[in-house]
Amino acid sequence: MAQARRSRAHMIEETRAKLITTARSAFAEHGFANTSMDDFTAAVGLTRGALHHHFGNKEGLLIAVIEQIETEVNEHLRQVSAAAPNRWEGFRQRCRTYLQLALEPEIRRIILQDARAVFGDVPAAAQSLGVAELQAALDQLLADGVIAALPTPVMARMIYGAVTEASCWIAEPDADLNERLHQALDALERLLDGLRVTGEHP
Amino acid sequence: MAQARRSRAHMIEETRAKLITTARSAFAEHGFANTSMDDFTAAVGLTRGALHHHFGNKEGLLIAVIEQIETEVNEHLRQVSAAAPNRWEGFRQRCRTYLQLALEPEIRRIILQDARAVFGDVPAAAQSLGVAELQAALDQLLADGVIAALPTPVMARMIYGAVTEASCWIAEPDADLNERLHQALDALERLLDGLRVTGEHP
DNA sequence: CCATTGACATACGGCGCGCATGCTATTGGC
DNA sequence: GCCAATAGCATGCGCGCCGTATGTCAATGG
Repeated sequence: MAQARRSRAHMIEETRAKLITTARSAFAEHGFANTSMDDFTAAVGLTRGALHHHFGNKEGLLIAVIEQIETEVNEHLRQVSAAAPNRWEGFRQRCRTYLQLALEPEIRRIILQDARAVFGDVPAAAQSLGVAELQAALDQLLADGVIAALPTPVMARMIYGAVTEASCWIAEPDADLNERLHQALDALERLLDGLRVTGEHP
Repeated sequence: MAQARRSRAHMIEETRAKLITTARSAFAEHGFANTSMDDFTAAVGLTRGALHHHFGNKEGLLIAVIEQIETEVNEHLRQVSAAAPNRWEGFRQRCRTYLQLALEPEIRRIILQDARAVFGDVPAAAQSLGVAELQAALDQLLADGVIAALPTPVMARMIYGAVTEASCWIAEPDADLNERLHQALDALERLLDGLRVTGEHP
């Protein structure tokens, strides 16, 4: 039958991708714990057997979903950072973009809520890449003399915490999103600006 | 039989308290999801019937546990804050103490991990009290002219996020806790100090 | 002293997951 | 071009866990 479409490997990749993207929206909508693997796999036209084969178990699927999201987020952040005119602006825009990306329900629910629940420490399990790049940016700024001395590993984590928490605050039900977004960006500005060497506020 | 001990109401309070404290350690040790209510209630010498009667369901028990922890934490923070010589020091010590309290496995696991998983937004559901007091402290500092203008609601949440995230970082496995604690407190110092009005660093 | 309330146990039902097993089709060596 | 081998996926079993309806017994108060 002319191999259906392509080689077998392609079909498999398609299946995996379909499973991941479907899981991604299912997790985002109902949450990880409230998503039945029976129902979910049925929605893709498969059964739990396929799930078990490709990802081992439910957690394995979650990991795959997280990795996909992480990859996209980091790619986006890298672009934003690279497009900035200087390192400070790159760092600043990275933080601001992070905050806005975390407004996506998908990211808040899967990364900030469910992943944390299952693996305890999100940054250690998944978000490590984002935090690591944040730290790298801080290291650069430190070397450039833009910011005063500080332990960059913690500071990266603290900024990550501040930004994600702010996103959760913005997205609270019955809130004026735009108004809150502006306030959050303002507050972020104040936090980051406090890190720069004193007397240099161009 | 002289009414066993005291009035019936007392016995009931004892039962409730026993359930809560036992659940507290069980959740802290195995996590909320991994704690079987059959096993747990049996450990107290009861059955799930009692659990249902007093707390409705598993989530109700978690809420009770959270409330107890929150109360203790806030009381502790209030004392620390009140003991400080001035408002800035009170605020500063509150943040520092928060960071150290979050090192307690019980708090990290139940408040920062499980509660978030079940209720989504922790601060909105439980930690609101702590964040609210943080915001109140910021409002005071703002009125006193100690810190420059900023939207205190978000800033309180961001500080909360930074502090809790730092605690998770400190408590990562195979880490030098003391070393990391010092670095975290250093970074926190830098973050908070950046909020003060420029030029006033006594 | 009795009716009522409330604290708790018991029991039933359902769901959701892990895992072992079985089927089928594709693949690669000869 | 055929045949074992492998891999993708389905099916079925068993268990644990939770919600809830119902039952029981003791305490309370009028």
